[in-house]
Amino acid sequence: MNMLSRKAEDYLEAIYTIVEKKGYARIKDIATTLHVTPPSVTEMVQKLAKKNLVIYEKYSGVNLTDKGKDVAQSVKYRHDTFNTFLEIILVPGHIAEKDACELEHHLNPKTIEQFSKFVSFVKEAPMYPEWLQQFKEYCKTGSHPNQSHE
Amino acid sequence: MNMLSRKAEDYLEAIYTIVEKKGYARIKDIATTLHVTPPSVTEMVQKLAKKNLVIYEKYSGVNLTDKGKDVAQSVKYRHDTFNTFLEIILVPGHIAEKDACELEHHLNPKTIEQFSKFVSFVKEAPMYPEWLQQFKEYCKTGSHPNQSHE
DNA sequence: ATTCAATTTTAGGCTTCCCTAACATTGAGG
DNA sequence: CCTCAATGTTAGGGAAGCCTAAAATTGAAT
Repeated sequence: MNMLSRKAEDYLEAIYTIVEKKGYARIKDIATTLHVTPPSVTEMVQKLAKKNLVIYEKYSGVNLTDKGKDVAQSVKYRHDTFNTFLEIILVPGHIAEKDACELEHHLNPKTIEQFSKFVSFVKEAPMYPEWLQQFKEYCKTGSHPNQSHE
Repeated sequence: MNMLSRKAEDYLEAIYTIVEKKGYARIKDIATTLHVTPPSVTEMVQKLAKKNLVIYEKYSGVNLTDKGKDVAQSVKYRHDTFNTFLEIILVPGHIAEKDACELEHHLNPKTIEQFSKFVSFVKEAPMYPEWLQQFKEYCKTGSHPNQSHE
């Protein structure tokens, strides 16, 4: 019932990603992914298990419940949205990846929706948007290129 | 020398804003602004004083040092950038204001720079960008308007 | 000058998340 | 089957940031 903490979401997302990739998640995998020590993972996983977000048995792997998977997927969706968005505004890939993690927490759903719409707007555009090309120019030169706009 | 925590930045920004408005900041003002209790403020202010970010004397007001003001201004700059940005992508004002607070922490300087450039790109455009009008349409209708783009 | 209400500080405690050190379990190779 | 290295867990503790309750200070009104 309680609001999930930002960190709890991070753990769920990490577990989801790891399970997708190799079929199961070990404590060590999670620790490596999140750059924390194994005891920290054990502790959080036990908390998540109490909330029915993961299935956990001592000394064996960790898996998401359906409920946990739902949360993880929605976190991941936000993450991907922000990652794509940051690349659209020309943030270098390795920075975008890290900062998407920062962006994916605690924003109002309406805000996330608008980011998401913006991303779709750009990606679904019938052709590569001219204004985006102009933005690139603007980033380089610091001023608007010749607006042969009409 | 240490990295300032996100919360420390919030306090500095709040103090800055309050001092701008009424010339001095009382513990109670800060508490009200940040929705915490006075003891929490006292505690943080004492920490900030140790780091030479604020000038603090018991039972009297709080003020920023030059160093503290520098930090506060840069936090505020980021805040304003994000606030404007969110309004550009059509997040309602009251939500934008809150979420700008979320966005202003721990993003890579390069990311912030790109947000900032994007905001400038839009605001300095010689006329109201057509694509932005199209984005509005897209938000309403869910599909790209007639691309009479040429 | 005194009192009293508002403000501030101190004391003590809680939660979250992290750590290290020590102990327990597992499972693969011999 | 046994051993030992890898992995996982428990125990104990720490930093940050918040809280409530109680004590201290301030200053305005009498």
